[in-house]
Amino acid sequence: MERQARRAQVLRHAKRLFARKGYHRTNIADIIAQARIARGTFYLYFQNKRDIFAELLEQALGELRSRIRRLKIGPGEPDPVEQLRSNLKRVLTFVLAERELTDILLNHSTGFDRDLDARIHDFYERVTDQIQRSLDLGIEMNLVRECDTRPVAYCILGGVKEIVGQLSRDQRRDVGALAEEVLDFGLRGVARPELLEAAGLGAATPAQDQIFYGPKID
Amino acid sequence: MERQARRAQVLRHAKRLFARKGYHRTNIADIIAQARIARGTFYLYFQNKRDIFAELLEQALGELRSRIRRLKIGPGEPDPVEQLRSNLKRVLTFVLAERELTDILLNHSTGFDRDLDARIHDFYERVTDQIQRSLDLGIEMNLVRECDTRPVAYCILGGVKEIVGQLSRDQRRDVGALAEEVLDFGLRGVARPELLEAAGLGAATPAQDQIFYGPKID
Amino acid sequence: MERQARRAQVLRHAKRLFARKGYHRTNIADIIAQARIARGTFYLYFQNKRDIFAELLEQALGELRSRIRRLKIGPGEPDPVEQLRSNLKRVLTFVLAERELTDILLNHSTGFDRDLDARIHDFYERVTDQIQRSLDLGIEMNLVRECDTRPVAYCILGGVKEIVGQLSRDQRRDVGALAEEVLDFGLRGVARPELLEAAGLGAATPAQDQIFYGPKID
Amino acid sequence: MERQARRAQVLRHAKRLFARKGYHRTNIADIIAQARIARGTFYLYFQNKRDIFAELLEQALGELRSRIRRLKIGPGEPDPVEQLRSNLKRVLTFVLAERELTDILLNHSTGFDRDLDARIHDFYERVTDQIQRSLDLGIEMNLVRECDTRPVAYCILGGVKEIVGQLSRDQRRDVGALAEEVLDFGLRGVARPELLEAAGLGAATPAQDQIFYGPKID
DNA sequence: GATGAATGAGTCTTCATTCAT
DNA sequence: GATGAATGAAGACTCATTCAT
Repeated sequence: MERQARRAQVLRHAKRLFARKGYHRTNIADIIAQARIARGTFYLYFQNKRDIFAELLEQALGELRSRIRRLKIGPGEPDPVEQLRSNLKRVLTFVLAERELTDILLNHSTGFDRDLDARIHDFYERVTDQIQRSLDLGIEMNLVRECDTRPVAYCILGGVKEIVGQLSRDQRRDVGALAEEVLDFGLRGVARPELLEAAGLGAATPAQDQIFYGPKID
Repeated sequence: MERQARRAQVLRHAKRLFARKGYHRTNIADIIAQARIARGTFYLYFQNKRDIFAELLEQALGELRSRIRRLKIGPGEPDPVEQLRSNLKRVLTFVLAERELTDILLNHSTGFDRDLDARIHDFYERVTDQIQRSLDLGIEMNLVRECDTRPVAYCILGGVKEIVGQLSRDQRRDVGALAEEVLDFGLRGVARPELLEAAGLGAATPAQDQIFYGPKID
Repeated sequence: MERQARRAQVLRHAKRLFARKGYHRTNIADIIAQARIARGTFYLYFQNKRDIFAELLEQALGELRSRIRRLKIGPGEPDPVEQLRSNLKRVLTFVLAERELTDILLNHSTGFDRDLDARIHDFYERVTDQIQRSLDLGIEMNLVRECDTRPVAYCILGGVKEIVGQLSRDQRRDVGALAEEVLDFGLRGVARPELLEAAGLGAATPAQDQIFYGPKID
Repeated sequence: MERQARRAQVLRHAKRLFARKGYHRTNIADIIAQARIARGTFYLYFQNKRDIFAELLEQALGELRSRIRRLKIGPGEPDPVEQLRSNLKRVLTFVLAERELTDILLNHSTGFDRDLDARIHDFYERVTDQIQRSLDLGIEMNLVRECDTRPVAYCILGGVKEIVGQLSRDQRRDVGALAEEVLDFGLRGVARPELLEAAGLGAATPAQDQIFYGPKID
């Protein structure tokens, strides 16, 4: 078999196993049994167990990076919200196409080793940076309300991550509808706008009587 | 009570180690060295390594459960938003008080084994259920805009989780301010309300020309 | 069993196996089978296979070092040749007492790794230095004939090493007689002195007609 | 002849690697990488790894055998000491020409397997036999002093081996001078002859007052 | 002849758990 | 209750050798 094909074959099986059982409960023995290759063959294509895992993780991160495009503002560029929608859809579509990579990234890549932890952390920091910069620009352009953009960026990131996790568990969800819901939430929040308005729009503290809604975390 | 003190001592050291290095990179040897007990002594207090980890995890979940209170609506009850704020603050205060438990729950409890995974999944599902029920009620009471409440609930959950993770990394953040920012975001989103209004409030698809900001996830 | 006793037990068996089969053909499995201990027990006492080997080697070197004493010249000190004889006898006695350590040092410690090679090389260099210094002093005191003392020191070292190797193979040899023979050879060479004398004592090149014996290396 | 050239090429590279790193740390992978041949090709020319090593060892032994010539005594034959000198010089010249083979024989051929060990042991036994027979003859002819010729033969062998090892490490030494020094040492020992004489030539135990010199092995 | 992908036996090492004292 | 020596299953990785192309 050609080198690349064999490599891909092993990666495919390893991906499934890592997604299903995580790193530590997946043995080389498991992988080579699934891939129907000999023990030594594995080490012909990958330095060690960590390596193949890191490669899968990098696949996930790389694919996500390519699907999250920087917003472009200018004449001839699509509506920014449309661009957001496209980013979201591309990410959610990835989840459907690569559920296993998503699982690996979301559920099995944590507290692993310095290097891998840093890679993932960096990825998320970068995404957060992009979100924050967008918010800052939006504020400058009078489109986004004044706020502390860093924590808000984290909220947005977290929301998308959670949605991604859910979609990965229940793949029957409609990507378009999900994206719309997330966008709406991010833009408008959950409160009925007329209530907020009634309560005074500029209020930094919207804790007025009629507005008692929001996350009922109990 | 001597027994309980000894147990607590071991738990304390195990907590620190698990938080720092995760489950797999923490050895029984590490724990007993830190706790200055003999190997056999460890097994007098805990069935096995998984058990002590599960106990710490349960500590985290239990503490969080107790800090997330069901919203109460009625005369004499505090403002619901105030209740949300309190919930959030209690959770964030827990992160400051028990950074290590937070780390264990957030970064080291994933893809572990069927049972533990289920326990964590259940916890989050329950929290999500509470959020969703609150949203549903809010819609009923005309306080929350119409939306698909399940994904929105996940967004809210995710946002809080991410904020919790960040706070655990950078503990100098002010809990009150953070809570406020999260509340605001959840209630109002990021868009300047007058723009949304101008764009037509009822529009399910707010992708009008003027509204082009939002999370610039690129 | 007490720590030291158990350690000694493992060392004893490992010593026998290393001496018999060398490092590479000796497995941990062999050692623990001989010592009748579990696999893990081995690693309770030794870091790894190399370690236990290094320790045995160090035992050999240390023992030899302590048996090779610096010559002391002065009133009240024993005759220097007697001191030489004692050194030799102590070394040869060590070979009889610790045939296995001798085998390890002589036959199985070569080309191992940087560190171990260096340790052995250093040992021999130090011994050579001692021999050479003695020769230099002897020349100064008009007791040793003029010669290039470095190569001569190597010849002496090599001779002793070879004798040691032989004694280790055939332990029935009498240590006293062997020591005497080696001493005689080192002091007088093999030529009959009157022939050398006849041939001219000072001749640096003793290649005269009558002197045609010596190492018949063919 | 193409075949022979290829074989020689592989042998050359293997020789360098074995000399540098020894048998066990040299992989087939190393050899074929150096020789720029495929893995399978190696096994077209050599049965296995041990074989190529054995062949190199045999090269060394064979070359040495041919360079160590039996002393010939008789009219028309060169001075026996001259013959010894020639033998020595041929051996030392071999060390310079084939440092790597020398290293393999001296440092990496020990404790290998039954067969190879035996081959090397036989070689040295034969050399020792030759030396011993020469000594015996010398005694018969009243040229060599009475002694136990076996251990003396070993001393001589050992001395030469050590010199060979040193020359292999430091190749700048002058072969002629080295040979002379070794010859002198073997013939005359280190003691000043007049002291030995004064002490009584025939004394088996030369440990008299004035003769207190010799190898100061401390 | 040449190639190099594939093989799998062999080895070291780790570490949670047990149990006699 | 406390100890810590002993256990052995489990798992990662290496590397000489084979064989289909």
